[in-house]
Amino acid sequence: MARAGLDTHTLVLAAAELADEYGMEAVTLAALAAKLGVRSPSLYNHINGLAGLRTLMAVYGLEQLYEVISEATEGLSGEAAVHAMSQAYIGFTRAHPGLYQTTLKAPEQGDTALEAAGGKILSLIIQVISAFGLDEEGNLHAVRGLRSILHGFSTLEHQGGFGMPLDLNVTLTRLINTYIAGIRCMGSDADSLK
Amino acid sequence: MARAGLDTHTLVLAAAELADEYGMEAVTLAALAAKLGVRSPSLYNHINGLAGLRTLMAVYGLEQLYEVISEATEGLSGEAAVHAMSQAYIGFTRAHPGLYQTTLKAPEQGDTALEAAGGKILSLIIQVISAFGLDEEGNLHAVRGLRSILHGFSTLEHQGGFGMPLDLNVTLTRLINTYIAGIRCMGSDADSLK
DNA sequence: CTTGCAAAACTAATATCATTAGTTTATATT
DNA sequence: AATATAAACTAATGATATTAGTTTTGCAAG
Repeated sequence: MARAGLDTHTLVLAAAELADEYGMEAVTLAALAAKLGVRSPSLYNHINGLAGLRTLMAVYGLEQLYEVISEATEGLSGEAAVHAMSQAYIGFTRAHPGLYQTTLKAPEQGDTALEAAGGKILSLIIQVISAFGLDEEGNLHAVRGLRSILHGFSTLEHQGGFGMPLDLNVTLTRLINTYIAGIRCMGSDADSLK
Repeated sequence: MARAGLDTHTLVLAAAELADEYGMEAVTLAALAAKLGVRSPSLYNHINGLAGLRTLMAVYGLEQLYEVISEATEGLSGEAAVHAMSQAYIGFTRAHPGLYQTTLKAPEQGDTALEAAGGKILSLIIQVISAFGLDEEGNLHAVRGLRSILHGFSTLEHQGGFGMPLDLNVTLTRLINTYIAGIRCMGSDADSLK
């Protein structure tokens, strides 16, 4: 029984590969153990069961997502930053559909690592959005809007929800353009129901 | 062994209740059988296993969603219709989070019932969006955009992804207003990257 | 009213999971 | 070199879905 030399991070990386290649439903401890050449119970030396693994994957996914979008927006601001961030975000969800899915896990009460990873992304989006000159509350609403757009687009794209034969990149670019134009045109009376 | 008198629709309804009350991960054949007072294998007389049940739930969910949004938009058009549809859509996801989740299942090749149910919703949204005077392709992109917004918002709302203490209904109204304003302001040059 | 049949329920069995308990052994530390 | 810690293991349990085969119900045809 030669030691396999596993550690937590190795497990998370291997699980992320499984998730991206075969989908999250294929991420079982049995499959992960097989991939790593050990027996399932051995994994418990490094992770807190399947639930713990999923949380670690979520944190890892958020960190990776942050890396990608922060690098993409470096040195940019305004519209260019929003577009760059959006492209990077969707690029990530395309490259890592399984890992991205884990990041949507609702954080348990007091899960500081997960909250921190999510918070960094939130701060970055706020910073990008704040270039449009809304008030503080307006910024927060606009950030929620952008996140909704990006998450919604990626989900529908990934599960083939867009049946129509129409270029998806064009849809994304138009969607972001439209949203930015809306922010610009509405100014501060965004609440009014017309 | 008195006959329970089950049928497919009863199973789907009961499964939807489980999904909405306890989440989709709680929808197991074991739990469903217990709720209905039979043994798990008995369910196979009415459904094609768990996978078949999920497909039926997806179709049922899409039909319910269509009912809700088509009723909400009846007699309305333009902005009012978009807002009414959005409110109805989000109202449905709030009232039936579990059932809504099943509707996101990627349709298998040749799953005509699921495709039909999705198609009706798509047609309705296209009809509402077409009031804004875009060309045919523009309409389709705009529909994708609205669906992204609504799905993204509902997902993030449901799993608590909006950490900030800010009224969610305000966010939704502003988001829709912003999107509509964007469509109005951009007109047909939505593709341009600046 | 009886007979028979199809369908709906059942029991029993299998395979796959996750998880826990307890054991062995490799590696690092003293 | 001795020991302790931790990483791997085996064995066992309980939940799940699913299949095969059996019983029985309820209806329908004679």
